[in-house]
Amino acid sequence: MKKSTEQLGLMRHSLAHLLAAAVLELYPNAKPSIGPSIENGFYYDFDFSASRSADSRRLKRESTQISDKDLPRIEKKMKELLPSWELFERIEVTPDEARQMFSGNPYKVELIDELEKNGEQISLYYSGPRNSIPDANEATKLTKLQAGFLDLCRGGHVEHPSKDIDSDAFTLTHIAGAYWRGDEKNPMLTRIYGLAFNTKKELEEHLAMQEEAKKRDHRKLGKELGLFMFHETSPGMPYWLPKGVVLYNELVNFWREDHRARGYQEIVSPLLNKKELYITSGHYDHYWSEMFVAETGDEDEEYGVKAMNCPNAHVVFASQPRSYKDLPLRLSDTDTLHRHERSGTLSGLLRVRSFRQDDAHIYVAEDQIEAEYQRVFEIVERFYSLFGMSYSYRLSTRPEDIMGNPETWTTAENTLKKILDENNKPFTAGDKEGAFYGPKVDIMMKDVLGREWQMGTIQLDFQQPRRFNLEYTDKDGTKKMPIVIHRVIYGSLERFIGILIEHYAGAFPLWLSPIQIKVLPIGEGQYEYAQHVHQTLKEHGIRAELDDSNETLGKKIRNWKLEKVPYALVIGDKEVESQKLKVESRDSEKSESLALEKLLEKLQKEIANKA
RNA sequence: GCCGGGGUAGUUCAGUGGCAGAACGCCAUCUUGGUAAGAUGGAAGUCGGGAGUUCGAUUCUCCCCCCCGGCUCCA
Repeated sequence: MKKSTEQLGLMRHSLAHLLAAAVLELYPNAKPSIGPSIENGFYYDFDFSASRSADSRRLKRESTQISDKDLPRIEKKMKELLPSWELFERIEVTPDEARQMFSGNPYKVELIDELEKNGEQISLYYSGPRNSIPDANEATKLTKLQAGFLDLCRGGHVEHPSKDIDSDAFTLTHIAGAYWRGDEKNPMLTRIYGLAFNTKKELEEHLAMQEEAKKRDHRKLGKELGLFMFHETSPGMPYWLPKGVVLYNELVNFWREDHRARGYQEIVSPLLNKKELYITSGHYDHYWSEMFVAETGDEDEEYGVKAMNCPNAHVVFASQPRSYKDLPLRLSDTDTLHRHERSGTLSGLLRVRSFRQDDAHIYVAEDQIEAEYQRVFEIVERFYSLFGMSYSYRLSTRPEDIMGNPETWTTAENTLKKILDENNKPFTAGDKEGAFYGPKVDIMMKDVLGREWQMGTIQLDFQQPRRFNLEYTDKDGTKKMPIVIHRVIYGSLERFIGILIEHYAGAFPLWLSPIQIKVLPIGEGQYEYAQHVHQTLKEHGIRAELDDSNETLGKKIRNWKLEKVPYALVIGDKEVESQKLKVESRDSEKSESLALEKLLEKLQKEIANKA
C-alpha cells in the first residue's frame, strides 16, 4: 500500500519527537524547542548550552559540544526507543500546567505563552508504551516519566510509531546552528537534521540520487571543465577562465542581440560613484553597510563601488529632456557589480560578491506598466524555454524596511498581482521579500541540491523616480513622473551560469560549448590533414581543438567525452584518402561521414538554431 | 556574521609527534594506433597562514584566512 505524502509528514514529525526523546536520554540537560517535518525528513532544534551548569569543566565540555560524530549514537538510541513507542496519545492541559511542566525550558514557555495569548488549546503528546500513558495531572508533575516521552505539540503523528515507522528508513544526516525562531538576535540552537522515508529502499534511493546530484554540482564541474575558479585573495569573486568566458560571452551576446531587436538601448556607466548618488537613490540609508567603499586622498570624498545599476540609469534618464514619445525608454546595462555579502552566505557561483546582471531599467508612463510587463514576460519565456529550464514566479511584497508610503506600495502590489492574474501566471507569495523601493515578480529556480534561488526579477518602482525628480513632457505639455521597471532576465550571469552548468551537467548545447568539436588524428600520418581540417573549422568560426597528443585513439576519445565536447572528428588513413570526415556526437552512438563543407554547414546551422 | 565540519602535489584523496604518500594529470622516452585509460622513467609539496608547547610539529594548543553544510541576510 502506498502511503500518502500526508502520512509521510506525520511519520517525519513523529521521528522528530523520537529524536528529541533520544537526545534527552543521552543529554538530559538539553532543552528541546521545536521539531517539524520537512521535505524528505525532519529536524529538531535543541539548546545544549543548558548543561553548562554542570560543575566540572570536563563535563561542561562534553555536554555542550555536539558534532556530527555524535549523530550515530543518537540515531542508535532512536532505534532502541522506537519499538517501545506503541502509540501517540494527546493530553490536553491548561497553560499553567504546561508552564509548570516546562519551567526549565524558556523556549517551550515562550510557545505556551503565545498559544495562551492566541486562545489555543494547549496539548501534549505522549509517545511510548501503551501501559504507561500518564493523565494530565501526572504529566505535569516534574518527575520523569517511567517510560515514553512527552512533548508540547499541536499534533500530527502516526498512530502506532513502532509499527508505522521502518527503523531502517530514517537516518540522521547533519547538524547545523539555527537561531531560535529564525531571529539573529535570539540564541543559536543546535539543529539536528534527519532523512526519513517509508522504506529502506526509498531512503537508499534518495541517498544515491543525492550522490548523483553532487556530480553535477557546478563547483565541481566548473573546476573539471576549466570554466572558473575562486581564490582566497578575493572571496566570493569568481575568476572566469578562458573556457568560461566563451560561455559567458555567448550568453551576453545572445542577450544583446535579442534585446536590441526589442528596442533596448545599452549604456555603460561608472563603477565608482560618490556617496551622494546613493543618498539620492535611497541606497545609502538601506544598503550602504553592504557596499564596498572606495576612499580617495580627500577624506570628504567617499565613493561607493557600484552595487546596483539603477542610480546611474536614472542619471542617464535625467540627463536630457524626455518626451512621452520616448517612452517606454529601455536602458540596459551589464556593468560589474560588487556587494559585500556576508561571508557565510557565499556559495560557488550561486551567491557571489562580484557579478554582472543582464539589467535594464524601463521608464514608462503609468498606463504602460501592464503592456511592458507582458513584453518582459515574453522575454523570460523566450530565454528560459530556450534552455529548457523550469522556473516559477514569486510575487514579493513589501519588506519591513521600505521607502515611500504604504498606499503607493499597496497600489504597486495590486498592480503586479493583477498583471500576473491576467496573464495566467501562477505565482507563489514571497511575503516581505520585495526590494525596499518596490514590490517585484521573481523568477525562481532550484539548484542540483534542491535549494531555491532567485534568478530574474521584474520590479516596479514608484519611489526612485521621485527621488531623482525624473520627468517627461506629456502630450498636453505637462511634466509627468515616469515609473521605473527594473528587470533582469538571467538574473546575475554568474548565478545563471551556475544553474546552467548543473542543468546541462556540463554538456552544453553546441552554441554555448567552449570547445565545439575536437579533431582526433589517429596517428602522425594524419597530422597534416587534421591540421588543415582544424584550421578550416576555426576560420569558419567554429571553436575547434586539435588533439595531436601522443596517445591512443581510445585515450583521445575518453578525453573528448570527459570534456563533454559535443562533436569529435576521427581522422585515420581512410578519412584522409576519402576526404570524408567521421563525425562522432557526444549525444549519440551513431557516427556519420561528411565532407568538410557539409560538416561546416551542419555545425553552423545547429549553432544558429541554438539547438 | 553565527553554529558545525574541513584545508596534505595541478586534481581527487590516504597518512604520521621523528626523511611526505597513492592514483590521475604534467614532462621525457619508447610505442604510430580505429572509438572511454599503451609502456617505462622523471619532475612536482611553505602539509592554508602565523604564534605557542616540544630535543623535534604537517600531526598537539591558540589566533587568523579560505572552503563546505545549515541559520540569518539577500537592493
